[in-house]
Amino acid sequence: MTPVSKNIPDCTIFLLAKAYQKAHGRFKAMLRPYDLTNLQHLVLEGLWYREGVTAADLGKLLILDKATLSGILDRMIDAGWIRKERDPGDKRLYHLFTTEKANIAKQELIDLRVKANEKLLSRFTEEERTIFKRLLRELT
Amino acid sequence: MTPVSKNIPDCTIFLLAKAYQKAHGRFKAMLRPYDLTNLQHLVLEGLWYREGVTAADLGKLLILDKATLSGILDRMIDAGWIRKERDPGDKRLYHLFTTEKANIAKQELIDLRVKANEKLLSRFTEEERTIFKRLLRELT
DNA sequence: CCTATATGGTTCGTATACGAAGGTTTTTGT
DNA sequence: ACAAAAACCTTCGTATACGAACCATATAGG
Repeated sequence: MTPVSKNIPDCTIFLLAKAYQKAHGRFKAMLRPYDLTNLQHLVLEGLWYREGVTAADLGKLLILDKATLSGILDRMIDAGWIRKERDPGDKRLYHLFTTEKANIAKQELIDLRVKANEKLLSRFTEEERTIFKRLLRELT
Repeated sequence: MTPVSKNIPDCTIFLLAKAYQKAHGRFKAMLRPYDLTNLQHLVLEGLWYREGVTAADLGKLLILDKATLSGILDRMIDAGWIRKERDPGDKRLYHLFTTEKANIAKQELIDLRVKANEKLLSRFTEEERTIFKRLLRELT
């Protein structure tokens, strides 16, 4: 990948965008064999962490716009990764669950994410990793 | 904005995505009065830095897919921010230039980017800023 | 010269993003 | 109890992203 030019004015937003772009692209390539997009993978991890969560709560957990999430969930239902269940008490909301198809691939998909993170940080020292993650957290 | 949950597995890719999402969203809001998107602003800065660059070279400079850039340039031409000129020698390529409309707002738009960066890093110490930018550069 | 290949750019298809508007259902304030 | 407000979700419109296919033009190798 083209390195960020040193001639470009010192713009952290740009660096952040490009670092994200690269990390995203790499993980995307790793996910291709599974027919999952990055966001779809994230949704699965969210559901494994909180099975039965509502769409609104999942959006809060993953910091995703509800409009964005709506389309992602539709495609994941079509592809057989997840299913929706209407709440018996409050008819406004849906609960989300992973399917058997997703659960079979669970450990593999989690390992893949771990591996992608390791590769991303592979050139950092242990101390740099800690600092980097702390600073990223402070930005959110 | 919702803070990144501490309960989510330690995923740097996710943190990076959310930090980017937040920085992007904030700058987007700052640009709204100018009817410019983040990418359109970036293209203007690229052209001020390299007036007359070709679309392909601009894509390399800004690390943007040519397919993505194509649509952005079209919309910017329609909005009167930039113009295209066919290369007299090589008829495959176009050279890009900013318009008077863009140049009038130039200093204001650059200041806006500087301000957005300052705000983004406002909670970091000088040392943290340096480290953060260095680490981001190493990822690209 | 002339064809195989490479390069520049557009178009298409699919998937984010997200503001805004709309429909349904629930909660709130009086 | 009831109108107003809030919460949940979908839909729409616009703007990225980017792989892939495509067209036009250039360049290279024989």
